[in-house]
Amino acid sequence: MAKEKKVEQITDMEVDFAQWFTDVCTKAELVDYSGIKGCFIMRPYGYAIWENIQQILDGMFKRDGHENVSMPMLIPESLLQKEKDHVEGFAPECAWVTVGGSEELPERLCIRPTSETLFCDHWSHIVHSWRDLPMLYNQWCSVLRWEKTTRPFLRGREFLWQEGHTLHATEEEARAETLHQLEVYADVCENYLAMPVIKGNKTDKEKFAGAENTYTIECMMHDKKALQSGTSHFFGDGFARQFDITFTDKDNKQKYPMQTSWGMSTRIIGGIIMTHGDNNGLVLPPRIAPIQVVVVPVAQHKEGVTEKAQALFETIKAAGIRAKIDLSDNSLGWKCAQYEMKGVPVRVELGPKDIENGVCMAVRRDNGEKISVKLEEVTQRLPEILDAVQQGLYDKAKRNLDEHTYVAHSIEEAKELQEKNGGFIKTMWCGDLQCELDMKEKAGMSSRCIPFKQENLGEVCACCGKPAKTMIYWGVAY
RNA sequence: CCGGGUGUAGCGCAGUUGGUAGCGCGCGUGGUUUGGGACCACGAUGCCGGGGGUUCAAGUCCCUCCACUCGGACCA
Repeated sequence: MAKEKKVEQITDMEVDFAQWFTDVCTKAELVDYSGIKGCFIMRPYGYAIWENIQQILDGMFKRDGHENVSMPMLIPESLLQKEKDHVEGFAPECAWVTVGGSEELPERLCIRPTSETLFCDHWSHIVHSWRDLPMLYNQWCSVLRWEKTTRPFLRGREFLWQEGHTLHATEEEARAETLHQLEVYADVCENYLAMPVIKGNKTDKEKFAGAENTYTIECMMHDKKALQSGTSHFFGDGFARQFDITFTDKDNKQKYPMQTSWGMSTRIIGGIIMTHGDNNGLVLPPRIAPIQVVVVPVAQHKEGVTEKAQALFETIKAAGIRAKIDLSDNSLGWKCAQYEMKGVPVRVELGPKDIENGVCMAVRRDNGEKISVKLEEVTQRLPEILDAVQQGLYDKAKRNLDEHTYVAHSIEEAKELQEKNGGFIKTMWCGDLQCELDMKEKAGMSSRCIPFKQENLGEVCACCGKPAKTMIYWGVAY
């Protein structure tokens, strides 16, 4: 039967990827627009995804000894200006509060675009001794950056995130923390969000404002563009010096502590959508899906169907699976389409024939496979099927990443590969800013990262021909 | 910020040389249905994005904001 889609139609991703993305965001009821540009409403279904990610990350942070705190939303201008590189990086996108009630403020207040300066100011008051270190803080909050172009999840003016901020007695410890948090992000991406990552260093050009080193995990989206999915920064003692944070070390000497910060935002939800989604809508990895299994009764008006479906739902729920049952009087077809749109990993159908045979039908969202499951085995089989979906999504994304990563030995070759295939281009690089600018200018790509996992692709820089220092990934970024 | 497109009912849209608002879907009620986006009947729904102007008269023409969207540039 020809599937005539009448309602909630979404644009095919091959036709217009950007429009497909926007359609999925709104039709799957993840977000709605507010009246303010770049300020999005996260609807319950979208927010539930964030809550699941939040819970996973928060557990890991706490496991590793971090504590949650809450900083003010407003930053006095004088505080923001203490670190030169930092203020230069963020000034263009700051929003300011200048009036309180009817009074003009003596000093304008920045609505936080990030909170390094607030943490530093606080620490300068409370850190005195090596015994006070390390400070392992994190906060869950929203920040504001006055972006020019905005899109749901990918680029909002206000967005939710977590920002971890830590202070250490030694550089070694701070560097270890920075790298460890990057591993935490990679772990969450790969093992919970089914998104394979490339871990590495940002170049000086792409570094966070005020950082000595910035580490990143880069993911590849369905359209072969790159999404920076989490970052971790090592600051050295730069901020500490500007904010006069000192401690007396074991050797009775005054020292500046070493600092890190790291963040992951709701942008990652955009990444999930663009990594796993298809032309029927959202596809969610089971581990973060608000609804893992939806039970839809078939011919529910028939004697006993609703009761049996309800009992099945209770059984599934009792097994610890996030489940939902749809007893509305919408048609079966409508329900199927609806939960596919919303990316529910597994749909369980139960109709009169199934009841007769003592089975139900489990349908995988990722590949459409229909699996007949004996009713007495659902609590054992459904978790297996959910795991299979999780793995299937990861494998598919990994294949996309691997199959669209290329090697080039010149800018021309890199440009050709990018134009023809998209994706990541690996080259050797001399480390000069000018070569980075040339690649951007001539091939339209920015450096994504200098991967930890290095390969020797040759002896010379693909851009200038001078001796190469490292292998680097290039790509078109979100 | 620059360039293109758009804004009329919850959603998708029509609305002629200016003449006072329409269609489909959805929504509500009742009924018939149900193994992939069902059907019948009745019903409700409009600051025509905001403000200003031209005109006897503006959804329609002009100015100006705002928002959405697609490209650039910039940034997570």
